[in-house]
Amino acid sequence: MEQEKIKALTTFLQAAGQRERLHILGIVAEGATAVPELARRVGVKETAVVKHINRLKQANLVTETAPYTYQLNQDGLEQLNRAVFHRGDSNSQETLRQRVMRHYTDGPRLKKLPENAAELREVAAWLVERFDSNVSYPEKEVNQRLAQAHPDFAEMRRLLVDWGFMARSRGIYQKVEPQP
Amino acid sequence: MEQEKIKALTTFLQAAGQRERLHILGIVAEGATAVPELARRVGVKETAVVKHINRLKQANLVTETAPYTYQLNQDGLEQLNRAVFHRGDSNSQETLRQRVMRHYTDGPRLKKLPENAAELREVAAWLVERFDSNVSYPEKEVNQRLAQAHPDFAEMRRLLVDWGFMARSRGIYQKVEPQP
DNA sequence: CTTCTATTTAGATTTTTATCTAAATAGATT
DNA sequence: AATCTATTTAGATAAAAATCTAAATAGAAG
Repeated sequence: MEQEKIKALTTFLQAAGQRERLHILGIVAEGATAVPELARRVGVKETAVVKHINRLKQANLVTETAPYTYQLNQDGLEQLNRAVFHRGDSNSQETLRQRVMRHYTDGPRLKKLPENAAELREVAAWLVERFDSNVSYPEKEVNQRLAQAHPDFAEMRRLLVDWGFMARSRGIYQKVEPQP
Repeated sequence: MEQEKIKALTTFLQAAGQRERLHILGIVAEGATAVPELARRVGVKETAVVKHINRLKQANLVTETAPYTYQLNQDGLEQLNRAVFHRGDSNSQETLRQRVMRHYTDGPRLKKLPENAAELREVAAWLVERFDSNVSYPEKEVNQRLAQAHPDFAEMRRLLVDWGFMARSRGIYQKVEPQP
């Protein structure tokens, strides 16, 4: 068990411990980004970016949110943090979010939809991370992005609208900013 | 400036990002440890330990507190933390300890003694880290360990006793446990 | 269905890293 | 001073990783 934590930690450290990858992390932390843009901003060939991304994925640091575009995996980071810094058994104060992530998701994929309302809301909050603010998405693109998580994109799309995470107007969708 | 932070971060991540070095860090975090013991507990040759230690030193993760023995460099860790996570200029709440470290020390070396009492006390608190609890040190060994920091070991030894960090009894010194 | 473009995979080359053996250095002991 | 022991440095070898070129794959557009 302890061995697993150490492995997770070294994988993380090695993945993050390089100028280019750190740069990539910095960029994807600000929002989902595609490979060519990463290559341009970091200043390396696209093939190199792909290799870096793969390592970062292995380390649970990024996920593919839309086709060919990657984003910082905050849930994975959260998991790592818990695994490494908090004792595994006692005083583990798991949040609803964390429990839902653990039960219903597998990296970027949604294993199945929960039934309970509070849990559905968490899933919706998680799904909406695949979209940027102040961008208009045609329904087709919304479907596409959601399909990355689960085949039943229509159900997930409805979920996002029902819980107020996205707004639809004349077939165009926009992310609704959460109230702070 | 930003570049420096990135370099410090990658150096740190790479240094920590390996099973053996992580193991070494875990051991020296519990107390000063010599090379042969590290080699034994980690299960590699001593020469390999030396190389690992050198990388850890470069990354400011360990310091040589007594001859041939190493310890986790908590001040360096603190510095790294500040450099990476806190904005360099504004809202930087530097503690007395941090300021004294920055002014009067250079890694494991003491550049010169402060004049002010509060600062002297911090230096003494820093020096006493080179000693373990419940161990009796003859004066000669105390001098030896302190000489790693500065040639004037007698002055530093007096400082430790004056400020109640070490107790002397018949030429034998012992670390005094700080009151929590 | 075919072409076009974007992205990923494979293979080869160069660089970096880890580990070993053997030699050098530094302190302690006699 | 000379030897003895503990530790570090050098040099060599092997393993891992980074980056490139070129080929393969997948989706979109015509």
